[in-house]
Amino acid sequence: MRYSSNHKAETRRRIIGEAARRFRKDGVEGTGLVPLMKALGLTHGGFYAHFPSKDALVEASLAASAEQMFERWPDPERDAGNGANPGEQLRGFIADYLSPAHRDDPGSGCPLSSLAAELGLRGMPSSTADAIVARMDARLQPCAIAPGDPDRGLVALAAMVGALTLSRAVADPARSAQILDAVRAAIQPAE
Amino acid sequence: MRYSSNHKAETRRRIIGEAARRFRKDGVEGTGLVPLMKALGLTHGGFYAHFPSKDALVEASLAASAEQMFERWPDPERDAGNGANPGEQLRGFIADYLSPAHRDDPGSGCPLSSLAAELGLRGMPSSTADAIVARMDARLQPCAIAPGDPDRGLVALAAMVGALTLSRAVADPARSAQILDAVRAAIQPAE
DNA sequence: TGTACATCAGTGAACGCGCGTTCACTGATGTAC
DNA sequence: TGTACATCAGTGAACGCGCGTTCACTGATGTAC
Repeated sequence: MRYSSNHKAETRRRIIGEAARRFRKDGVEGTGLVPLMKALGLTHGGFYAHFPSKDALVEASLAASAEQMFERWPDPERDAGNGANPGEQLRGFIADYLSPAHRDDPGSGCPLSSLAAELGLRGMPSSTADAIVARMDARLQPCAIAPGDPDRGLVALAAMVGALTLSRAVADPARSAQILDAVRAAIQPAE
Repeated sequence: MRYSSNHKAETRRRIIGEAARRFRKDGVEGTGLVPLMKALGLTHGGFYAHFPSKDALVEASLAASAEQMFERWPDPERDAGNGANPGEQLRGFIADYLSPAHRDDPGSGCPLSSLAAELGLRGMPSSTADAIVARMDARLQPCAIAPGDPDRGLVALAAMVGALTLSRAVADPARSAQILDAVRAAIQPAE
């Protein structure tokens, strides 16, 4: 079974993609390597040709999840020349982040809201988490919370991550929606 | 081995106490019943004389963690007649919640910041979580964020839970402290 | 007061299961001659 | 152009381990007679 020159890289990419989804949806501990590889049509033994350990896959998947998130939600600075309205873009970003769709589909959402708690608890803080926090902070500078505070992006991010976490944990659907709505109203910049 | 009449209730209380600590510290999946019972000087087989399943213990432990938290942080309404200063009490509550000590000792801290993410992800939302959110919301009404918004307690709670989660997940200690400080400054009422 | 029995919290072996990781092996293909 | 060999992504059995749960059993004590 010799493969084309980029075959291995392609397989590695597929493993990361599937893992990024599963880790966010089921947690790191809740994701087994056997079912993961099986879902890709591979056997689990081959995993170690791509990664030295499960933890290495966690790190790679976290970075991939972040990239996916930042591609999904456009960067106002990057798009500044395209005639895009930065305020409108930020409003859309916040509305998407705090939407029931994001709450109900952690597998393709923000890795901070789905994985940060587990990573912190398991004693494996990640510099990738630092990088995501920094980029989110920058992007959330124009938000409406804590006006004038240079750290208002961090305050907005904490409120967003907390809102998503709580909205997923409460049993009452009305309460869940109320949490998302309250935080959105508090941090979204005025139209 | 016949025991005194309240012996079983006492053992049950000890199991819940130890579990409440371990669940918050290591997560539900990360806490095994065998080591848990062993830590109490018991064998794991006896567990099922007290609880029908591990999930039942999770629910009982969550409620116990909440009680412990609310006892630890005094209730301004309850203490109103004692000459206590409600504003000062709330400031202390928020400072304690967003302290490095709370960040570094999830085992005796707020169950929302340690367990809500796992409960939401595992698809076991809990009405106990709803009850904790409601009590925190009420207690945080006088906070400084989103003034005039009737849901400002929820916004403050989301920011606090998110801040603790993120402060535990980032690798850079300075960043970790910055997140806690930023949220504390944003929601603490003025002196 | 003395004896036989019922109670039941806790014991400890066993169940099937999935986990992360290791490793000898396969076999299609590229390269060397 | 034909043959022998090296490569290496992926296979699949096996490792030891801890998990939640079950269950026949123990044995000290309270109760009934």
